[in-house]
Amino acid sequence: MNLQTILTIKVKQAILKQFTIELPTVEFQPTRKDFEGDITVMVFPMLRHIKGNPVKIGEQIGAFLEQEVDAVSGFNVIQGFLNLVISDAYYLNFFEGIKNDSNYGFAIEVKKNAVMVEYSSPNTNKPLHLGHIRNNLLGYSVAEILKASGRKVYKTQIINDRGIHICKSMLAWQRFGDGETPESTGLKGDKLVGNYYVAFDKAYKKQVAQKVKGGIDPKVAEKEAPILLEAQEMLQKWEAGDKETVALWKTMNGWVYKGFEETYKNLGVDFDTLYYESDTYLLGKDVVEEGLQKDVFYRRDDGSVWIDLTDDGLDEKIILRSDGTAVYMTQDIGTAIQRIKDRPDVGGMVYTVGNEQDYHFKVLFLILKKLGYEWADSLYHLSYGMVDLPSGKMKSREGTVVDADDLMNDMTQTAAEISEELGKLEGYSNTEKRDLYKMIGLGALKYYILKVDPKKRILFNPEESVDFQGNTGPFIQYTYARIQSILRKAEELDSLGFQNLTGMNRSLHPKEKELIKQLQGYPETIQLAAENLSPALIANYTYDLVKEFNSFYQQVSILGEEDGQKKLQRVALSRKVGQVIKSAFGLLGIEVPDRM
RNA sequence: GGUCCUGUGGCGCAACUGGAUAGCGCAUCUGACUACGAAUCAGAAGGUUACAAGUUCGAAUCUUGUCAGGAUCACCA
Repeated sequence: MNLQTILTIKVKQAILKQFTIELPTVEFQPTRKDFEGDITVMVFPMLRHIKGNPVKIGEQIGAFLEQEVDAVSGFNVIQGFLNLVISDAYYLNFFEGIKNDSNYGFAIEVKKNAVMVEYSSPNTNKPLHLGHIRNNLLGYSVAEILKASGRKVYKTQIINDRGIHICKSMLAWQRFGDGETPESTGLKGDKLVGNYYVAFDKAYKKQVAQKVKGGIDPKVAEKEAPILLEAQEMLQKWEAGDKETVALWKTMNGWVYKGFEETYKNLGVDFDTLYYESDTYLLGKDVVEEGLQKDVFYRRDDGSVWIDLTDDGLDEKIILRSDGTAVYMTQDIGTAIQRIKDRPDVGGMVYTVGNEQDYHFKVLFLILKKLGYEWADSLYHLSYGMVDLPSGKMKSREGTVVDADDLMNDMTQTAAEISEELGKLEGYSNTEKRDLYKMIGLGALKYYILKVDPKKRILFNPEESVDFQGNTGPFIQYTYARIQSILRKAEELDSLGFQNLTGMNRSLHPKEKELIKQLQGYPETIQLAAENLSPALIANYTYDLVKEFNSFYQQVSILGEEDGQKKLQRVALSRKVGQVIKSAFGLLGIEVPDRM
């Protein structure tokens, strides 16, 4: 039983005994640094149930706790705050308990329902960019956090491999490609295909401009540009299964997949199951019938099918076009149901999709609920803000994007420059160095993105490189490396036999106590991060821990400590902090180095 | 126009979900490498939490209104 649970029981007892009143809840918070104590009991909320002076009540509770709970070694009351001093022995004992727990912080019990986390889900007509990076990092991290919190997780993505967008690239390649392949050009497949997407847009704009010049209304011109009509024709041919079209489609998608694979590998993300839109785009049509029967949907005179959500504060939404073809919503309904069929243990889903689709998901979830699927209550839209550039939105067609591969390379390059300058890597081979630079560069990038609340939009300025100092990934990696350095030295000492010391009846340095308190918060931070689908909470926690450790490191001698017992415990504490850093960063998808 | 999200020192972010004197990093200024790694640490300066009312013992957090930025409201995806 953890301390807070014990204290809750005891506080309730105290109140029951002294006021014969049953308190429903007791609120705690860590004692602020400016006051003496470790844990604070909030007295104010109790005043709703007990009449009296908060200071007096606090003192009565405090006295009772000091008497009854071993861990409480003192208290003071300031206004409505009862600050409890917790004994060093308690913290030492707590630390002994977690010291050798290599899985510390992770939930032991696995919860019943698995959860499917969808992220990435790119279109296959262009390379991944910074926006996808945010999506990927968030999705991957949330999946890892959910696992740590005790959920079974399936990572998935739906690859948008069909549609007008890929046809545009295909057409442009046919037209201007001259038989180019990734092999012949040395270009990454996704880049090559992306170039033709841009080429299409250029040709298209030219045609539109010409038409407008010839006196045609711009809106009409946009719809009637020959090249666009051809692309639409191509899409129809694809849907009809035209051999040649499908073959080209397969080839070009194949190039893209190979390119994506490389990017994902570099980024360090992975998936358990893949869905392809070309397999799922027809799903959901049969559900329309079901919805009509249940009177959730209705049919209009022209044959189109709708749902009326005005009673829920939304509007009317189309489910099926009058020509009987599906819209995006139809697919999403069908795909969601399909996923549950494929994985019956799944009880919920997380969709990592930008906030521009907030409304779409609101509607989707509501529809599934109205259709009567009980898992509809466990669907979450992990909505995140756009990554914008100082110049505005990123647009692939206009080439104003920060390319994912380029960015990762730049980050690695910057890390290399800084490392070379500091020159601490004697004895490292070139490959070791390269791996390390990548680890640090990506650490900086990932932390930079993940430490921000997902909801907020990010303004990314490529001119100002991501920091490597202060509240950054490399700062935390550095601390980890430093700890490893201590441990290497401690090992040498181990051989002298000092590890046989035992006993823990000693006082803690205030910095040690703070560190243990910080460590204590890891499991609940994981749970909180899982509930809120927020890697930012893990990032912030890790930063606080590391800051605390660096302060400890500065003020307290570890290997220089003469008392063998203390030295041993400080080494153990450092090791534990290192483990938690590694574990927490693992949840963010960031690696940590032994040296840097 | 309707709906949703965001607004915290110059800049970038926190604040344990309603608690104490709003924390941290960059940038600026001051100190600390013959100390376990200075990608570090210690300190200074910098705030009417966009604005205004309200709710209560207590508001950055909840309510309402205003302002600013963003998103969204297609038989597009």
